[in-house]
Amino acid sequence: MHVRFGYVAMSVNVANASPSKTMTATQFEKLADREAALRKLERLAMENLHNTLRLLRHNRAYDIHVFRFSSKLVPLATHPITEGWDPFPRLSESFRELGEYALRNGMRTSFHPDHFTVLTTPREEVLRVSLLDLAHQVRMLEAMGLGAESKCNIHIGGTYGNKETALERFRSRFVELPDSIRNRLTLENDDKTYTALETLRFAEEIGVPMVLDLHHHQVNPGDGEAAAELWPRIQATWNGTGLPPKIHVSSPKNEKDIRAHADFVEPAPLVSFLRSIASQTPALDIMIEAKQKDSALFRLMKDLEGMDGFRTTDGASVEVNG
DNA sequence: ACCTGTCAAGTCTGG
DNA sequence: CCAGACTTGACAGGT
Repeated sequence: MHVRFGYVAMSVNVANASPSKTMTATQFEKLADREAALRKLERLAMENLHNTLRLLRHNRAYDIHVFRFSSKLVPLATHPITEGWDPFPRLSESFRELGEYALRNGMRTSFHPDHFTVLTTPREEVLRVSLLDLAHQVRMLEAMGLGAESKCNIHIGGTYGNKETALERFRSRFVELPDSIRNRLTLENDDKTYTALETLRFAEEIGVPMVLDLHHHQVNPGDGEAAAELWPRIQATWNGTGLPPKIHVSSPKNEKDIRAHADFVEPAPLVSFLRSIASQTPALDIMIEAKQKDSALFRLMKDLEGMDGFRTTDGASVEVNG
């Protein structure tokens, strides 16, 4: 099994390379000249895109082929305060350059809209802005020239006292989505509400790939099905996408705060999971969600080096014996 | 240079 | 019906 590792949005090793620089709505409002304020937002966005390109160059240098873009590349993009603003014309060259670099170097990229994006919500206004946000993220991927292999990964959402009616709302909204958005979605089990099994069943039903988060499964295991038991079905949700399945990996911050992410990744649980699925899984991509970002990735690679059945193939991937 | 409170956004719980 | 917790990087405004 060939396993590639990646990390989320920003590096702790590349200095001054934030991809999420922003301006508060209050500051935006204070500027008397709205056009000048919008130009300032565009300059911030351009910096974010430039810094993201620097991160991709860093990734290439360290053989990292899996990466999640910051969801805040364009500040205040869908905020009501910027209503009527279209940032894309002035950013098209920066977006294009970024996507071209990712494509040329065989990088798997994605977005993960924040937890404000909820398709189960009973509130019309929340749904409206959720769809707006999804559309914005898809438009960024399109501006980068990236195809449907670049996904937008979301959680199912809340329950509002009744999981079945919540899922019903998700279903009816899902089928109404434009193809351009629907084809990009993946579903991830969360740490409180929808377990891995529930997410899997729903992903199978509506026909989207599922991203398994091992840490979420650990803190929200449902009836305790082992991740490895669910794996064949989870893997099957990726059939026909042309992509290896993807999982998220992180470790609890401490015993008291088990949901929060630790600085680094504890290798043991991951190693045992990988060993148990290696024989049935040709390829896998792993997103590391740790506070120390790419440093956590580098440390994990060191930890895996020389482990029984593991062979490091480059700076950010390993071969695991089945 | 460094510190602290605040920030667009949702949901859930408890009062 | 409302306040607070959850969570997070970065701003804003202060020393």
